[in-house]
Amino acid sequence: MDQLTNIFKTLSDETRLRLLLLLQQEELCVCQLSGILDVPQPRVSKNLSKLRDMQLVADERKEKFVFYTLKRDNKLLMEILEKILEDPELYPQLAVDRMRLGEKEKYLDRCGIRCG
Amino acid sequence: MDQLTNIFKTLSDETRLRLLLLLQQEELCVCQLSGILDVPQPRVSKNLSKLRDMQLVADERKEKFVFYTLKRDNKLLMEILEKILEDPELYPQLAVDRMRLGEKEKYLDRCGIRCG
DNA sequence: TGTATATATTCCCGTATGGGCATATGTACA
DNA sequence: TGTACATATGCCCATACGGGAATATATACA
Repeated sequence: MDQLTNIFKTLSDETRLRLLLLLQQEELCVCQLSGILDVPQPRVSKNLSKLRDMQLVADERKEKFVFYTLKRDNKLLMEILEKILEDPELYPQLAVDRMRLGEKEKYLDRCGIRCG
Repeated sequence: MDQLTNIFKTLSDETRLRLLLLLQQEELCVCQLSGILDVPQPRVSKNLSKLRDMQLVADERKEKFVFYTLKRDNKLLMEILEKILEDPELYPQLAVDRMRLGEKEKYLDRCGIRCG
C-alpha cells in the first residue's frame, strides 16, 4: 500500500512530475533539466535525489555532467507517465517543457546563469 | 498542471485511495465505508468531503444514510484505479478491503461501535 | 418532544514537505 | 595549485496536511 501512496506522493509535486516526464522522453543532465524547466539548480538536484531514493531514476556521471535516466521497471508509473504524455495539449506547461527539450544542447554549460 | 498534481495528492493518502478503490466497485454509505476500512467515522467523512470538493465523488442522502458514488468522468483517475485493481494480490490491504466489501450489509446500523 | 443513530464539522496538534539561500564537494583545465 | 563550472547538501522557515477528540447537525422513531 505504501508502495502505491509513495508513488502518488512523488507525482504530486509539480517539479518532480515535470522531471519524470522529461526523463521519460530522454536522458538529461541536471544542467539541462534546470534550464528546460527554468527551475533553480538546487531544487532540481534535491528532487532528483528524492527520485533516486525512490528508485525511480538512475544517475551516471559523464565528466562534468551527471546524467539522469528514468528506471522503467515500475509498470504503474510508466503507464501513468505515458497516459499523461498522450494528451499534451491538456497541460500547457508540458507543451512548453517539450518544446524546450528540443533545445536541450542550449542548456549545457550554462548552469552558472541559474546557479547565482 | 495543478489538475494533475492535485489528483496525485489526493491518491497519495492511504485512506482516500482505499475509499476511491471501494467506490470504484460500488456505491456505499459512510457507515459501510467506515466499517469496511476499519477507520473512524470522522476520518472517513473528512476524506469523503475532500473527495467531493475535488469533484471525484457525489453524495446522495437516502433516509438515515448518505451514499457516495464515484464520478467516472476523470479518465486518468479511472485508468489508475482500474490498473491498481488489476493486480489485487500486489496489495494485501486491498484484498482485505475487497473481502470485507462482500459483507457490506454487516456494517449498516453499526456506526455507533466505531463512532465512540 | 426525547432518544438513538448517522454524518459533518470544529479545534488543536504533531509532523512532513518544499523551497530559498548559502555552502560544500567534485571535475576539468590552465 | 588556482579558477571556473557542475552538482549536492545543510540550514532554516513557512506552510500544508492528516488525525484524534469532542461536538454539532440531521434523520427516524417511539
